[in-house]
Amino acid sequence: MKREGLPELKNVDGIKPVFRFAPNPNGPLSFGHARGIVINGTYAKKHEGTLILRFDDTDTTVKPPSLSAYGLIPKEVEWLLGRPADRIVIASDRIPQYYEHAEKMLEGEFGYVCKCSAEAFRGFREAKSNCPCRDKSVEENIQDWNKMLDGTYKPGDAVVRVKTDMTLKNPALRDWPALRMQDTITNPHPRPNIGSTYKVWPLLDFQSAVEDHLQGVTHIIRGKDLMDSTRKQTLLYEHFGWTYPETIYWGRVKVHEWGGFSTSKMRASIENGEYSGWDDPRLPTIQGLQARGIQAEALRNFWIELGVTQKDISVPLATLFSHNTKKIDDDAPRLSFIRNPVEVQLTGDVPDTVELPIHPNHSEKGVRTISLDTPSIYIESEDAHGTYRLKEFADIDASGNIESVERSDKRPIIHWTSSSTSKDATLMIPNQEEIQHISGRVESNNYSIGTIVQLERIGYSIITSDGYLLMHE
RNA sequence: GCUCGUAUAGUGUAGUGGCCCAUCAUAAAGGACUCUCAUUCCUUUGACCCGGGUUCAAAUCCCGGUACGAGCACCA
Repeated sequence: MKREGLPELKNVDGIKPVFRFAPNPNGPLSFGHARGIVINGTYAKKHEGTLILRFDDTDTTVKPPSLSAYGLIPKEVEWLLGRPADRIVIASDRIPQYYEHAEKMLEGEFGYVCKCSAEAFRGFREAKSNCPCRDKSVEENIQDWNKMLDGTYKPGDAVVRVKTDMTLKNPALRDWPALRMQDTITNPHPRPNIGSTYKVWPLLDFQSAVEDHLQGVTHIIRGKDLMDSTRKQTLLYEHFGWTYPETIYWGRVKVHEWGGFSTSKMRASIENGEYSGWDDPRLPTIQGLQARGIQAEALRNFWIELGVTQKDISVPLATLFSHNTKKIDDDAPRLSFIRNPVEVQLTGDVPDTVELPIHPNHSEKGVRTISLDTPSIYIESEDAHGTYRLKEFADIDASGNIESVERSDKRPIIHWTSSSTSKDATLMIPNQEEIQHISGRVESNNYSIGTIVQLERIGYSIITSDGYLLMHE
């Protein structure tokens, strides 16, 4: 039995499931983020549940948030899903709630303030031995906690740890850190209302775990690199007496043509001028894909088809393109683009105009009229040898003489346009390294910027202010 | 090193013990349709990592090996 769409979810009977997509708002969303949005969003829709968009913006130094992303990301999510996220949660707005739970942890004696250095603690972790801070009384812990809050301690001096078990088989789980201090005077949080307000900040595993519970998240679908996070967080949930959400993982996806782009790598390349911006069509960002004419629905179908296996996979761009072609072909008007044009003077019985269909499968879309008031046409230099047939027009001999309007033999059919019904234009082909510019003549048209057309015998293309950007064949 | 995870055609994916000499998509090749190298349709090629075990029966369960990936951050 072939399963249609995404696999069935566990534990959805009789409930309205709650999903979340939680990016770090340190830049625009990338192709990879789209997976999280599509999968979580599709499940939410299917089960009439809720999709939370959560900004995990709790690091101000290593991965500082970018202010513009807070406005941009919800729009990107909406574009991709065709509907906005049901709820937006910003972690940096929720610091008091995290503090409250940190205090409960201290009071409940399943957390402690650790004043060991990171290196020192690594030693304890490797040796499976308790750090001396572990046995402090609740009062001492609360005292130290307050010294974190009031800045008596400085970043690096103290962290709050979750008491798990230092002899746990998996070293990653041993008394993991939940909150640490950040110098928000030197590195203020970019959101003006947060700025330097807080010195103590939760780490992802703590913030995410607490917030998932607070928001009633029922299903977490995320990368398998976060498997140990699940285990850490489950330990915390046990302390709090909560039930951990159903969790599903996916493996890493690489697109053969793109390799490994990261947000920070892209930022650097944009800043040094290698790319024009986040919307450069060569970049694997949502904006880049949009600029390249990739339809939201094609992207959704692409991710749904890949599913949620834990395999690390590498897919060719052709897979995405084939989904896109299915979406755009019926609507894409046909147009002639003549690369490296060669002018040919027609002789013989030249009509005033020639009519070509706008779309071969949709005659109701009408015709385009090519004027031959001057008997001059353009064909591609590559086609300019021997006899050929001008598509939808006439058989021509090597000198430009019209031999027959009817198709008389099997000579090659080529696309063409007339001198008077065409204008100079540029075809841009986004290769990995550079955008190749090819100058030529395009058939005159009134399509607006952003229209997706099919350049006959070349491929699908989106009209930009600079010319015709080739999307794919 | 320790821990965790994954292994089905070129690339993805279905398959949770007999319906599987293994599904679908994509890619490739061929063909039909078509005045596009497009769209649509048809056909072909092509896979259960290796070795043991359990069972009447294994892609599916168990053990070992191998390969690949991830975590072991006061990043997310």
